[in-house]
Amino acid sequence: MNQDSNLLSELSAALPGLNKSETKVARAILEDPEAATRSSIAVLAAAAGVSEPSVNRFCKKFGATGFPAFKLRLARSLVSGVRYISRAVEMDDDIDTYPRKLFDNTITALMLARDQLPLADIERAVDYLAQARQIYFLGLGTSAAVARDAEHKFFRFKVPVTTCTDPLMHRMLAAGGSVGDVFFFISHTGRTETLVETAELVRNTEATVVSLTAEGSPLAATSHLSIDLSVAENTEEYLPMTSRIVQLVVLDVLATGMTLRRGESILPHLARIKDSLKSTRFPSGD
Amino acid sequence: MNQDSNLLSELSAALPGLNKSETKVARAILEDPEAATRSSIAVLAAAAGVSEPSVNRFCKKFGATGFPAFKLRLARSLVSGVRYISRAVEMDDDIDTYPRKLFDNTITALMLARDQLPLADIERAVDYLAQARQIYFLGLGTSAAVARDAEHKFFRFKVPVTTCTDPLMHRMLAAGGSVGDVFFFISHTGRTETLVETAELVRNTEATVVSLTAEGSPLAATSHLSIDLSVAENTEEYLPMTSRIVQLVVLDVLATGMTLRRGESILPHLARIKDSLKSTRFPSGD
DNA sequence: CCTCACTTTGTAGTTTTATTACATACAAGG
DNA sequence: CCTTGTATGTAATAAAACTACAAAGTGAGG
Repeated sequence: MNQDSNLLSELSAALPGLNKSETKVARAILEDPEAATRSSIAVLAAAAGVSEPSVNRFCKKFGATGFPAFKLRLARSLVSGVRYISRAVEMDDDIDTYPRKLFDNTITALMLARDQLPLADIERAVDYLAQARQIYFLGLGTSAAVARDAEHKFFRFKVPVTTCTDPLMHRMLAAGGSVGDVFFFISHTGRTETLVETAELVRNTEATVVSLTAEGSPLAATSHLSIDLSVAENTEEYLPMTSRIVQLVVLDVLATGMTLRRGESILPHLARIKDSLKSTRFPSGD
Repeated sequence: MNQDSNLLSELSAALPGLNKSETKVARAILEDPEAATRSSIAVLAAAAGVSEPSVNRFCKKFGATGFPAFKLRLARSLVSGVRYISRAVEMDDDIDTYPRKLFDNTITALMLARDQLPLADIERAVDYLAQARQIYFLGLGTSAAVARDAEHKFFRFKVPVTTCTDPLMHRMLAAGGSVGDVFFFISHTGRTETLVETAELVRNTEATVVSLTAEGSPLAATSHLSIDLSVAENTEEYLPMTSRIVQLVVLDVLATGMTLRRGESILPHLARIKDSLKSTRFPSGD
């Protein structure tokens, strides 16, 4: 999609169409790209067995203004190669290792999600939420905590918000859906039977079904609008981790979209809500 | 500190300890890191309003052999595409802008937190949790959702876990604390009066108080052990966002630490819990 | 199989860029 | 007010990259 699509694969793809000295240069770079980024043009030329201008011409051929610019691109694609490798925690990891891995995996998941965010769907979801007379956030298990968090955000917009983690309550709420109600389902898999059934119940009413779930899942199919996330939860992990974080940030996005939709006028209201907590706290220095 | 950790966060972390010209250089780089990678040392020096050798010294200070090497490192840190200067959402941002800002802010907060994680305290917290006979996760407001999430993780370790969001219940639970009970408090500010009072009640018992909160807060002071986070929630934001994400990931770290402490033997148990959900779901392709 | 046109590659010189050595200015402590 | 050490800039030097040009190679037409 963008210009930093891997330079290394571009090089090896172009390899057959290159002439003698260009091939030598490409080989030298592909052999040890890491070293190439550290080398001067003279060193790389020597390693490839060609002259310096040959290396320079090579760089220009691949769209760089010169050798230094080429090295910069190379350095970038080296990182992006490692970028998507999420490293699983091993049983013998120590305290210096596993916290870092967990943070890195989460960060990577957020970057991936950010780059493939379904912006159009998000905008439509904001439309629905902004016009809602009542919002229900429904989720089970880990997603229940996400739903609870969403409730804590959206009630600030003067909209009645209900969260509920009891599947029987879900059904009763669903059955009572009417025009202006938005049922917002949260599910990583989108395959939880009771949740999908609840969504179907809602579809029999006048209410709207929006969901934050996996692409192509039964829940997505049952919804008026689905915000598709394809966060690969590392299958070796036994604890749900990254998926809910992405869900939470998407809900932040929706809440922010809602704020922007409401315009400046909502800001004093939000400020009042924030201030209302002051008296419950010990005074702080700042 | 760490060499492959984001150079940009390293720069802004070091910012307070830098002298005049170094600060100018750091600012110039942070202002537009992308441009910095394209500039020659002369251009950057001019942009920062310092001499070329000052820029060079700056680069060496941050572990590079010289300016070109520094640019290379900078380019690598930029790959993530995260604008380090966390940009607040403006009222006239459109759909192409604000979701990205929110994701970037969250990612930045996680990177910062990762680089200043109090590992020793985390390890001690794992000790406490691993030995607990009963764990209570207590939080109010946004942190209530975090507590709920923690409950969903820790019950898997065959430890009785209780979450509760009612301050009166908190007090009653606190009063009944005994040896082997761990009260885990979650609070972004660490200044919520009722929470601090509950923690004090616990301190009158034999139970242990652990908290995940702000450094130097009353709650931290009341705890046997405090995991200090200093996540600067953007003050212009009216919705709590990044702080709870960091809290959640730290809880992931604690849960993982617990898994590792328990050793291989816990894995089949975790797998069984995961499998127990299978029958509640529509079958999937994978 | 030679020659001409064209492409590829290298050499040497030029320019740009980065680094080093040194000098001056500035600040803190006596 | 001087001394000592640090911070910063100037100017010279060294390194790296680039350009122009020349030589060597390649291949098609005669």
